[in-house]
Amino acid sequence: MAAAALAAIRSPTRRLTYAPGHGHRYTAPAAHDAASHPTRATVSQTKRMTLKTVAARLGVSAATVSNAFNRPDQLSQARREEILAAAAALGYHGPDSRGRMLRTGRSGIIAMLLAENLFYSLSDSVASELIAGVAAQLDQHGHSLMLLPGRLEQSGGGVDMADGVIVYGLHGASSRILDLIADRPAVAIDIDLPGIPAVHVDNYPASLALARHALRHPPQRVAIVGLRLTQSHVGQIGLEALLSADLTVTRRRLDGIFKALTEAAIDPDSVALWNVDQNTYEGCVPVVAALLDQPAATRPDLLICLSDRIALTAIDLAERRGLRVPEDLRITGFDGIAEGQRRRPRLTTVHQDNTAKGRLAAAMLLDLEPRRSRTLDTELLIGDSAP
Amino acid sequence: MAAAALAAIRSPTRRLTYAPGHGHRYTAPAAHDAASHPTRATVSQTKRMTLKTVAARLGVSAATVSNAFNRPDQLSQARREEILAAAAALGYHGPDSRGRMLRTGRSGIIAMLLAENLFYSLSDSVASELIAGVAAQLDQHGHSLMLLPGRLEQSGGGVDMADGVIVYGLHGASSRILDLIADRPAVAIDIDLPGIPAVHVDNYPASLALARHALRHPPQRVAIVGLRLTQSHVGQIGLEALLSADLTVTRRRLDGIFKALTEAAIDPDSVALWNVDQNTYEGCVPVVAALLDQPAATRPDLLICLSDRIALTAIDLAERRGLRVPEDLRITGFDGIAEGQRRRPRLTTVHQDNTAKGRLAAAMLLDLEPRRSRTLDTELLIGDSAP
DNA sequence: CTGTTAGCGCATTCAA
DNA sequence: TTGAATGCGCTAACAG
Repeated sequence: MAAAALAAIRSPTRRLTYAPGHGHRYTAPAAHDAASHPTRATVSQTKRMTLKTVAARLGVSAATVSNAFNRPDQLSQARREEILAAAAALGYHGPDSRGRMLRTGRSGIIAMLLAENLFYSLSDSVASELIAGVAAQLDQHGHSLMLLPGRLEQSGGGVDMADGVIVYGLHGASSRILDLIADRPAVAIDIDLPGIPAVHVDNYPASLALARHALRHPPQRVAIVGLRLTQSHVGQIGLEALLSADLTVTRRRLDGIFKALTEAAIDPDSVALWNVDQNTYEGCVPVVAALLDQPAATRPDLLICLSDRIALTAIDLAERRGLRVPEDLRITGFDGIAEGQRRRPRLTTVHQDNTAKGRLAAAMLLDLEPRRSRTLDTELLIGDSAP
Repeated sequence: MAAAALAAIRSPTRRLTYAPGHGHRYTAPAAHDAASHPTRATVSQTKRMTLKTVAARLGVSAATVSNAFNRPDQLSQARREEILAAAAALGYHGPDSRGRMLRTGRSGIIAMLLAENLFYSLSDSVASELIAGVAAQLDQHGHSLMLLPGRLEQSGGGVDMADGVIVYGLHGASSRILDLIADRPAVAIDIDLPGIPAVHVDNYPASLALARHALRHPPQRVAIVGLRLTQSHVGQIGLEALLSADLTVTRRRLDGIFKALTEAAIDPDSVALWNVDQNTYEGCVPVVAALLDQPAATRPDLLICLSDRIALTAIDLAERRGLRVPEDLRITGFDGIAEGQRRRPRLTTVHQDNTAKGRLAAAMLLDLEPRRSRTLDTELLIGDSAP
């Protein structure tokens, strides 16, 4: 098995492009061209249908049509059905959200203000699970979800349409954030904002427990790979470069690990500290590769990664190099993302229930939970990567 | 290595909950309680700040304030700065989107109408990559993304606020969808809607090429695991249960496989056909487990999965059972999701660039691309799971 | 360069 | 039970 596996591991992926090599291919325009289809409305729509035009056509007042849609009790059953039927026939499908929103002040939208741009946030497993958690709660209550990137331009991107805002993670200009969400219900996740209730996880004790477990099997050489422990430098770093603990969650994880190291009589100064600035496979590869490509004499035999993505990248690259996990290299992660638990070797990590975090934050905004700060529990998952 | 690996594989995950066992823990309310903080506005906000109130306070007209924010050229530089400064001091942070939207008719929002509920869509790798692709395009153009679940209630969830709509995948009530997106730019993905341009992938030739590759190494017994090939039945199914090809994309993939089987002189009737109804790890486990737990004499040695998620689940469960991939069991997927290419054994699959699909659809709505139907290329990825 | 006017589409008074 | 009037916050057209 070992030989075959190694051979397979080393073979590069062959890529065979199917079909036309010349970029994207157009289908015959006629097949799907919008212009080639007749209008779908029953009546030809010369003018945009509105509550008022419908009312005019029916010879009733706008208020009555509005009531037909929103307040059945203000109207005779017969009249209501008559109006609804006529409206449908005219191609009017209900009051426009824009006008309704301006009038009522509510939109049914919950906005999520993400730390990064949307693409990164949706690609990152942790942020993604968090968003899914928020979505799960909104699903149940008929609310819509608006996603906003951290760097929003002057206009604010429409935060002010939202009935409530969830702020996730570290933001550059937090005073600007505060302005945007002023006088609007808000809940923060993984970040403290003055006057805003927050959903947190206790990173310090969780990583302390994890590191204690990892160190029960005494390592020869320890290396730590952190995420955004320092400003913009990628690769090996020194202790002096660390950002302060209130700026990044992984910094608090690091403190727990240092504590465990000290307990185990290992000088934190002696462990190699590496930094990654993007929690993506592509972002982790160069750092992890540099780390693993050291001569065996200096290469670590315990790799403490401050996120699961880093740890999973490490497992992949280690396997590619014929290093056995955990025999040659023990690896731990942090986050407990699903991907790490669905593959062999299963990741040893701390699970923080991101879906629950998102769900709770959304529940607070929907007034299903008291709007108070909370700290959720974590769970130590002992997998195969560091048994 | 083999023995140790197997031992590790079979050991269940141990779970140690860190800290308080009794559910969620509250932090001291004082620390984050909104009420305990003073208002942030410089001036006490008795009334909600609006363009008009700002104008009144400054003794200018509302239009001038509006121009200060939106049309710098309509105003002296000095006046503009004076107004902007005063507005900021008053705690007014720019025109409200709701009023602006009603007035201008544009919102800067692109809505994505998803086939499933939001939680499922965000958890599914394929949908997730698609959403990320849309987001990537919107990121670059300062638009916001609104996510809407397939089953939206009467109100429409706010589609009518969007400047454009992307419809993804099969929807239950497509006539309702058409009503919702009437007289509003729309692009469909993986589905044909009358009068709406669509972004597609050619599933048939792609799966044909994939199956041809898989069959070059003659199998003893083939099994196919499909996704939603039939209505609501999970497990082994017969050919007669198949839905028609225009209802589900995996059905077209199946046709390509049947073609390849026929070419290889294998009777499609003789291959076992299994069905999964949720493209999630949890959804795939029972079906794949049942399939793998057959006696060795009937267990397949080639497993053609109609999605990567199914294939990845199969790899995981096979490894847990000590089956070697690809020696004992060759496995192919479909989709080419990132997770399948970042682990050993790398998945043999067809890559469809979901991010590009999403990006293209969004580009069409933003008028960066002609709004015409297109079919994107696919790429055969030959990994280690079926070399 | 600045102010005035007039709605955008709707829901909510209040009167009939 | 229905209708007329009002304004939510804003911007485009025009007048000054």
